[in-house]
Amino acid sequence: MGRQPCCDKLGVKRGPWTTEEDKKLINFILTNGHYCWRALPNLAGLRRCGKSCRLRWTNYLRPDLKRGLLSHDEEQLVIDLHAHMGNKWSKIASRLPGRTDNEIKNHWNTHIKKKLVKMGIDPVTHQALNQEPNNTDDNSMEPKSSSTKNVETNGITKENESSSTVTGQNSSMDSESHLLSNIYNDEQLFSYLWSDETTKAEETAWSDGNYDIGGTLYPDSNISGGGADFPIWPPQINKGKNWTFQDSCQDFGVHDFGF
DNA sequence: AACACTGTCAACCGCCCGCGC
DNA sequence: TGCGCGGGCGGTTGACAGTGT
Repeated sequence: MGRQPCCDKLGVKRGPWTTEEDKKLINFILTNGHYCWRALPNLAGLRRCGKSCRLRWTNYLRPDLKRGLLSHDEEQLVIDLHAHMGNKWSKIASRLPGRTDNEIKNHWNTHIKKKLVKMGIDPVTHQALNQEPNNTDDNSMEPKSSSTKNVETNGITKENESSSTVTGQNSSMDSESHLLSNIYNDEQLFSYLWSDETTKAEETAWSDGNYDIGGTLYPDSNISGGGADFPIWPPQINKGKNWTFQDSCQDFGVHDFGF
């Protein structure tokens, strides 16, 4: 009963990827793209299942990935989006260029969820928890009105410069208050997010057929956010573009693999 | 120094969905 | 229209790192 496994598990390697395997995968996709994940492992000489290859690529090897923790703004955006979408991680990820659904999901479960609970917010419903605030040290975390000063840029609520020096995993009350205030004041944000029209920011980013992520230009073909099908098929599509796989690799360390 | 506990995140699993036949 | 296949998604697991005792 049940569905057939996605691949013959016999002889299929599992567990952490080695540098050698990463090399092979990158090399293959660089040369051929990934028109068929199922066939890719054999063609690339990998003893992995296609799913595993896809996951490895989308969640770790893709050149357009941002590395490191989510920024403050990204975190806010995730919270806002989650309030409206629920656990639609891929959709949420599609709104955060360079972030994967897996990454966001992990961050939600390990950081944001706890933060919201601590603030007295149900991470599922995004409503204030019914229970009495049992924390005596931060009972100031009740949802504030829109007193928090936010600056909206391109429809996305951003914090004022005063907090721009926040570093690392901000556990400060200011940060949490800020998050909270944004949850309750995100109408403008969502008019932007749900707009079917291309925003000016996007227009700019996608102009000239390239997609600008962190100052790096990527071709617009097949980029679709978090679950982006980044590699190009056929590879020649890159002709004439000022982007190369190797260029992008340099931004996130794939050169470690020898590219 | 050694052990226990906790946190993080890469990777896997199984179901769902869309597409082609 | 129904079926099978492949890709995608969300939930979960487990290994490892970090921290506390």
